[in-house]
Amino acid sequence: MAYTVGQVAKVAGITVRTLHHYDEIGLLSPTGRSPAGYRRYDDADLERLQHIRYYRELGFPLEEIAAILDDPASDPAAHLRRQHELLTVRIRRLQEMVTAIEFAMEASKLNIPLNPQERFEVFGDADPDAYAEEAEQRWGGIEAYRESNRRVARYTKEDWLRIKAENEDWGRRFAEVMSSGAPADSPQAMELAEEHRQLISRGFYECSYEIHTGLADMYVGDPRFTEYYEKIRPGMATYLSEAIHANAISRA
Amino acid sequence: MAYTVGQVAKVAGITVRTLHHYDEIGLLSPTGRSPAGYRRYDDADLERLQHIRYYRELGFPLEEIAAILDDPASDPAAHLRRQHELLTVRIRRLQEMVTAIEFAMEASKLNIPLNPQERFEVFGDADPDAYAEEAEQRWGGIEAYRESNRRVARYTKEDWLRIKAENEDWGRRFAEVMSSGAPADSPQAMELAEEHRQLISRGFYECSYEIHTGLADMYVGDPRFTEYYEKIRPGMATYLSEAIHANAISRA
DNA sequence: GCTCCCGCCTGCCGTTACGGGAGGGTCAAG
DNA sequence: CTTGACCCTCCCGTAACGGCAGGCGGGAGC
Repeated sequence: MAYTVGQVAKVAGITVRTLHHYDEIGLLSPTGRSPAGYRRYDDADLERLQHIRYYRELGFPLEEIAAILDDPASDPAAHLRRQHELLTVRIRRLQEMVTAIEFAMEASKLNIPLNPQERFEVFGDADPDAYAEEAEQRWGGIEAYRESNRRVARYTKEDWLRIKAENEDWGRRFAEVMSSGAPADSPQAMELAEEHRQLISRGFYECSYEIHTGLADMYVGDPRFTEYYEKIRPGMATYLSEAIHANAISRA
Repeated sequence: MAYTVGQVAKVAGITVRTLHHYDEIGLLSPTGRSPAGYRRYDDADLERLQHIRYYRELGFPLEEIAAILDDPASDPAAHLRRQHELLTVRIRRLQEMVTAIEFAMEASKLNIPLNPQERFEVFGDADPDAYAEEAEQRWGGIEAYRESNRRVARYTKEDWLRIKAENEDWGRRFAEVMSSGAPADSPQAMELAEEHRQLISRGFYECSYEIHTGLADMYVGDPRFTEYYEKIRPGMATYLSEAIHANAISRA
């Protein structure tokens, strides 16, 4: 039940230097020392470190973490509750950022300019003065970037042109279906709605039916997107939106 | 189409000082200057700043962001794709942390000790050497903490004892239902399963049916949780698990 | 008992990404 | 023509470690 700095560092995924630092500032001082002066951490220290790690991940400065953890009014269970709450809030926020990216991606694909608010609303609006954020450097910085690079791969100019061409080809065929007089929930329209979804999935990101219907709503809700489709063929924005919804329902 | 530092800072949710800093290190130099030397940002600068903000949120160091953005091989759309990918990875990770917290909470509630790996597996295992993380300080640090405090509220010792008492009372009544011979998918058992879920929701965190069935699986899968329920009454872990699943299905 | 090598110790200086002034010009409104 | 809000350029400070130097400790093998 007693651990050395190295063991603790390894299991907790931090460096020995960090543990030294926490000891220096009194955030986490090991319960005991060996005769030779070696730090000895016990299970209670580990539990404290666990809370420290979670609060750190949530962006709390060390000083504040010390204050929170040393507050006699809140027990370990209270910290877990709070961490749970803060994590879910944070997940919601990241999901909003994902939606914002999807929005920006659609705009970029259709050459629709964004105004400043739209570029940053996900950052600024949450709080009157929400500032920058930092994150871990190994994992978030290099590794995940490489990983992302492997999977997203490099798009050459030709790839990009090909995507645009596919998109235009799809537009022509969709316009044809409209002209044929088939309703938006006809098999032909739904088939092309599905193809639209798969074009996004192959070219950009995994586009679930939920995301897809979100885009559909955007096409009728945002005049700039509406205009893009209306230019291809009048009535297309609404028609496409209905086809996407019909397709999503039929596949569920 | 031209903006001053102050306007950019406001809309992007950062400080003027930060923009000065980005200019100093050459990460984001405004396209032009006014006769008096005032920085003038245009829409292209804003787009670059948008990417900077997302990459920062994802934890990239500024130097690396500069390298990524100045890489001629990747266009704006490529950045959006990468950001989308990285964000979803990150959300998945946070969701794993949420699950880990729920696990720790159950363990804490039932007085089950955790071993070191369980305390930190969510941190260490993702990458051979994943290190610490920082986040924004206003939003994540003080404000959100206050917010969390308002909602989660303070639990006194009495609250804590009351929760334990309610939990034990529930255990007794659940054991009675078992003794009555009613099957696990009987209305009585399901009713108490629902009550179990609501106890968690009131006492700890919003416990969805999905989370609840996750806990149910844990009760039969993890011997320590199994033992806890088996001690109340033999067969209770399995019986409870089935009741929870039955209840979740019937409410869906 | 001696030797290695690995792990631990305590300084101490370096770095990143800004925060926060000081001291001084600028610009539009009244 | 002043006044308040904004802008400029230094410049020093800070948080949370990274990383190394220089030096002990300890147990595994000879």
